[in-house]
Amino acid sequence: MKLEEAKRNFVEAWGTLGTNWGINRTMAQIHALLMVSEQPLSTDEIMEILDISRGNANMNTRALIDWGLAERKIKLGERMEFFVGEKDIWKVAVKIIRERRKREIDPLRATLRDLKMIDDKEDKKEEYQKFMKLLDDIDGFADSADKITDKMVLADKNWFFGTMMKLMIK
Amino acid sequence: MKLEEAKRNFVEAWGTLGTNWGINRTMAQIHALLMVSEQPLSTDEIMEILDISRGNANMNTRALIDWGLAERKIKLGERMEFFVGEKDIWKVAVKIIRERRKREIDPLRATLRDLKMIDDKEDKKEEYQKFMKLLDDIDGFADSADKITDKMVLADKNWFFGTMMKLMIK
DNA sequence: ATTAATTTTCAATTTATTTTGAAAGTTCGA
DNA sequence: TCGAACTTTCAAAATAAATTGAAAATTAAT
Repeated sequence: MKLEEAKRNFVEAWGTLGTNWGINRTMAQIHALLMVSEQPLSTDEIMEILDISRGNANMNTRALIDWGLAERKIKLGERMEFFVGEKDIWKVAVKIIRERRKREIDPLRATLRDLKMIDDKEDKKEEYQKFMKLLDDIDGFADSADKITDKMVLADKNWFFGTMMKLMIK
Repeated sequence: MKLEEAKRNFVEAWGTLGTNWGINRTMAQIHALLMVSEQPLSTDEIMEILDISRGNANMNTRALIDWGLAERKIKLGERMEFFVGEKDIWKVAVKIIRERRKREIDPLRATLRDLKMIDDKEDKKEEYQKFMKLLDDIDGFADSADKITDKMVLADKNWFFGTMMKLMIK
């Protein structure tokens, strides 16, 4: 396999993975493309390489910027914008975790809190308590997950996968 | 809010969360419904409560069974099948992790391994090395994630969120 | 063996998501 | 200030995913 071919396959594979993680295929592919590019790429280059429309390219580069997975790079003397991808896979993971938490876990926990406002405690005592326990368990689990990911978001990669992993895995 | 209302809201919220995690809405809703049910439920009851078709109910109860998130329960003297949901949120998390790993992470890692079979090492030496490093980084990250989730899959809930969390969070 | 009860399948439909592309908007140099 | 270069928007079209429902298959009682 040649390098260029391998890169193409990588872009495809990353796109497929993205789909499974709530990131649309194009967004993941652009990100992969930016990860394997030596140079910043323009919208036109992205359109050309991935064979997608301008609208699509524009929407998804902006989504990547929102997520912190890419940034704009202005080249002196060039009018056009160029894009650079975050290449540190640790940072990529941290940004995805942060974004998903904001969009999914936080709202879930808010919902759980609302659900605890049940006012027929006296009726169906046992059933009520079981449901309450389920809500508490879920919230407790989410809380632990939050704490782990907090650590990850704040920690340095080497600390996390060095020191901490040793504690865990040993 | 009344208990029944809270349960309905919970089923909805769980359904929404599911969508974000690659589990379709109905599957997540059935699972939520089984979690909050005191009794095993029949396909007809699930259809009735969630207002879905028989085909849909059947497909998704079976999917839940495949994932290990529900099981069939035969009632003596009853012809119909009933379903019981896994209610231990720790076990639920472990089963989802295991299933997603099987379907997504394992294939990705296999792809990464294939991509390493590049035969133009000599050309474009530096570019080749950078790409190789990216693949290694991703694989290393996936490996660490695997190890953490292995621990989770094997560990006891209390150990994991007791002992281990203390080590991590402190 | 018959048939009534129940489960499974799957083509057709519905719903949700993504993509296109052209028009509108913006920016900047001359 | 004009206009070319470039970016953004968004309604319509295309694609993908979930759902229906009725027919086929299976199961179990008589």
